[in-house]
Amino acid sequence: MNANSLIILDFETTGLSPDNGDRAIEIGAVKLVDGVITDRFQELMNPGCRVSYFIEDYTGITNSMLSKAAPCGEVMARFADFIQGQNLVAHNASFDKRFLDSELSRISMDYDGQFACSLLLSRRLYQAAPNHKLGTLINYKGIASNGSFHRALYDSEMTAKLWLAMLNDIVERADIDDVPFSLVQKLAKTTKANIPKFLANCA
DNA sequence: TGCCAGGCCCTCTTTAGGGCCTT
Repeated sequence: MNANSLIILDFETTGLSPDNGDRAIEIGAVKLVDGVITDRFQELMNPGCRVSYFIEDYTGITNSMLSKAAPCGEVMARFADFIQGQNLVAHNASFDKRFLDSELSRISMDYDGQFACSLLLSRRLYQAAPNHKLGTLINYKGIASNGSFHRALYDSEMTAKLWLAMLNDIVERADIDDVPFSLVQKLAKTTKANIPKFLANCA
């Protein structure tokens, strides 16, 4: 596993639950190496069924666009290669992990990285934020945005910028030089009340 | 036809319920 790099990913899907038959329709991801975006991945994928008007409206991804896209299996096979050997980050990672697991299991492929969740981390670091939606947190941290949320690559890029802002805040609050992935995972499991103590003991 | 998620987290909790997040 590469300790200096990770992948921030985001799925657009036909709905909320692969267990209910929902499928991925777009995957977007960026690769962060030492805090810099060095690579990107973005592809629409054809789920083999029509998406609802709600999803067309929510994402801007239309049935017409998906009819010209490669099948999910082809795209996900390329994406599996892209994330090989990398740890993974997503905003509300439990959601994206379910779709990643579901789509890769359909093509008998797997991945070897571990997930961290920017939502869980932000709930601990930014307890004064109005809420912890991705768009709100981007505004809260003063990160530049053109508001094009709900597309996979854009959301993954915004999540990457939020992630870097959070790592920077951890560095400052804990008075440490860098933030190992394992430390982020521990922080996300620490109760909110114990965060100050946890950060004070990092140095 | 009618139904439709899951994990985290808080609290008026733990023999439970409901809001927050993701599409």
